[in-house]
This record gives sequence, structure tokens and C-alpha cells, in this order.
Amino acid sequence: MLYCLLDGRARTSTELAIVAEVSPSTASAHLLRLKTLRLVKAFAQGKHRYYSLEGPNVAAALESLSVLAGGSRVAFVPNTPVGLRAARTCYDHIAGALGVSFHDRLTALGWLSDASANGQAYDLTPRGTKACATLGIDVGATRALRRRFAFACVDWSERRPHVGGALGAALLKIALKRKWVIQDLASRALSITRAGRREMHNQFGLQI
Amino acid sequence: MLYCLLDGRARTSTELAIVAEVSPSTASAHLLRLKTLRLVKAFAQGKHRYYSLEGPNVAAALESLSVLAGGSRVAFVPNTPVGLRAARTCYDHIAGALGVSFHDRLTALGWLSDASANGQAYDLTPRGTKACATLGIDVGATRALRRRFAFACVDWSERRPHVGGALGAALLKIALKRKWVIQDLASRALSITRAGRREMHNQFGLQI
DNA sequence: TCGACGATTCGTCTACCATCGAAGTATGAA
DNA sequence: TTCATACTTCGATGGTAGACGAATCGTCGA
Repeated sequence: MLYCLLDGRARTSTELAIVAEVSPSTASAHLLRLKTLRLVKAFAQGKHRYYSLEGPNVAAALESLSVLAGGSRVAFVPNTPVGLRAARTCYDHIAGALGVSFHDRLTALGWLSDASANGQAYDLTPRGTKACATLGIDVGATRALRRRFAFACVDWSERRPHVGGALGAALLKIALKRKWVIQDLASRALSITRAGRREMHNQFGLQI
Repeated sequence: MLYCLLDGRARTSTELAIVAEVSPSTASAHLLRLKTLRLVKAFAQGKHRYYSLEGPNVAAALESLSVLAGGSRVAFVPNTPVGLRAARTCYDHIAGALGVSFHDRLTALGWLSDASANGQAYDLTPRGTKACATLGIDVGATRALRRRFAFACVDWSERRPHVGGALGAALLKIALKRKWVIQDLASRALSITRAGRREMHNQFGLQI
């Protein structure tokens, strides 16, 4: 399980059970111990519970142990359909690799800041608020909605956070309106347009 | 046991048994497994069997694990009489801290080279041969003796190698002749003279 | 409000691993 | 040669860690 988590992604307990070839209850027992020993951290989202390594110290220890074991770590093979991995919607916001990159850029640009200790809730910085207004988002109205404004939504294909909540929905709406992405009505896949690729690079420095 | 060996010194199986608070047979079983797993290496000298970590990889793994465990490693407290630890004879050559430093300097100066795969047997390099001749050692005659020329003799107080064999004996003889050290006739302790301290620093760069 | 699903907790059981004593091997000293 | 010491191997035993199934808790969608 720990080696599986070494790539930095979070995984659910059932997945880790499958990886370790044990029953869910056994996996749960192991994960409980790993959590109390501060080797992994858990973080609940809906009915899923995502586990990831506690920190770089744990990763370092695992790395050095894998050297002793003779290396040959098993590569992670995501079993998510390739078409859906690049870009897709998660309820009503952008997910997939695009969503994660987007999230990372917004954080790097200083538009988005952690609003809570565990980093689940986000808020726009003044700079971010201004930038969103420029994009055509009514931030005030978005804040007024009866739902969480912005939060770290962990992705089931990338296992890394993207922007969820009202802000995430508003961003998707803008992206669709400006034809940066086109929605496939049958699946939840998103196609990135040529213009979208160019514009998102210009606006956010996003490399796709 | 492994943490005990982390300081780089070799230890006997009985010592490791005491450290781990298990019976000698249990310790032996553990050490056998550690050896087959290539975590420690054993090396017999007389009826003692010295165990040490296999390599820096193992030490690195232990270090990173100790970080996770919260550190606070137990310091090694040698139970060898202090008087005998600094400098003493081992049969007929210099042992103790002085012997080990001496050995390390000779190796660092490129006078001494490993002559066997496991590093037990040593030989003088051309430069070392010349230097010994300058010191007044008849290297040819020493080689002709019916005993091992030079080998890594593991020290029971320092647990690190010093130079044994005919070469070690010749070096002690020179050191005594030049009054670098004085032999205590009651014990096997050696006293380093003021002149010896100066000369050994000049000749070998030895810091005492 | 109800069922579906993910995840955890609890209780039980089995297999296995660590441990030790006794016997055996090797080395060094008398 | 004989004894003492250092260490290992062998065989038996007990404790415990780890596994699972059943029941329970929480969340989501109908």
C-alpha cells in the first residue's frame, strides 16, 4: 500500500485493498495503524476516504528501503479510460488532468489560497478576485450561492485536487462560453479547443 | 542490533544479543537472516565473529527510518577500560584508537591497499614501500617472514580495523625504537610521548 | 424516506514467527 | 590432548499478528 502511494497520489481504501490483495476490512485495519503511526494521512470526501503518504519523510524512508529491496518498483497503471483522463467534468466543474493543472496554476499565480487548516476550503485572494472579474465571473453573486464557494475536490482519475464548488462551476461556465472546451454530451469528457489551448496558456500560463 | 551497528563499528554476536536483550541463539538466528538479506556482513576473526552493516545503503535506510521513529538513537557506551582504549598493543602491533587512526591514515595516504576482495589482506603500494624504507623498515625481510604480511585486524575496543601481521609488528617496533610510544610492561597499554605525537603528525598527518 | 455503496468496527480463528534450551562445531589456551 | 570459550544449529513451544465475515455507520442519489 505504501509503495503504491509513493507516487504522491491519494487512493481510496478499497483500491488499496485491491492493490494489497486483501479484504476491505483488513485494508482498513492496516490503514488505521498506518494513520496512527503517522505514515499516511486520510481525508474524507463524500463517502470516499482518500489516503496518501503523510509527508516526504515517509517517502524518503520508502525510497531507501526500496533500494535495499533491489528496486524494481511496480509502475502505477491507472485504470481510468484514457479519453476521460485528460479533461472531464466532475459534477459541474472541470476535472481530469486539465482540472488539476488549472488548480495548480491558480495556486501558483496566487489567485487561490487555503482558507482552512487542512486545505480543503479555498478562497480567492484579492488578486484572484480581480482576475476572475476580468474573466467575466460575478464573484459576489457566486459567493452568495447556497453551496461551498471553493474547495479542493480530489479527482478519481488524477487523485490530486482540482477546484470544486461554486467557483469551480463558474470557471467551467466561462470556459464553455468562451469555447475553450467543448462538452461531449454522451460522456462527461471535455475536448480542449485549439483556441482554448492558446487562451488558457495566455491567461494562466497553462501548458497542456 | 542494526541501530547499534549504525555507528560503523563491528560487533560480536554475543554483544548484539546483549544489546537486543535476547539469548545468543536468538541473536544468531536474527543475524543469519540479516546476513542472507544482505543487511549485515559477518567476518570471522579467531573465535569471534564480527558483524557490521553491509553498506551505506543500509545505514541510509536506518537513518530515514529513525527520522520517522522520532530519532533519539541510543549512544554507544564502550565498556573497555579507558586507559586501554587510547593506545595498546594487540599481540605485537599497535591497536586501540591510535592503531585505528594509524590504519586510516596509511590508507588515506595511499600507502596501503586492499589485496583481497573482502579487504582482509593488505599490501603496501610502491609509495608505501618507499615510505616504510625511509622509516627504517626492511620491507623485503618483513615479507619473507612466515606469517601474513599485513591484514585488517579488527580491534576489540574500537571495533574498527587496524594493521596487523608482520607489517604491523614492524611498525610497532619502529615506534618503540623511536620512542613515539612507550610500552607499559604490566598491561598492554601504550603511552604516546610528546615527541611521538609531534613526529606521527609530521610523518603521517596523524591528529591525536 | 429508503436503498445502494463505501468504509469501518468487532469478534474469532489460524498460521506463523520469535524465542529458548540443548546439542554440536570451531578456535584458542593449558 | 583436554578443557574453556564463542558461536551456531536444531527442535519444540507459546504468543500474537494478521486475516476474514458479519454487522454497523455515513453519505449519496432516487
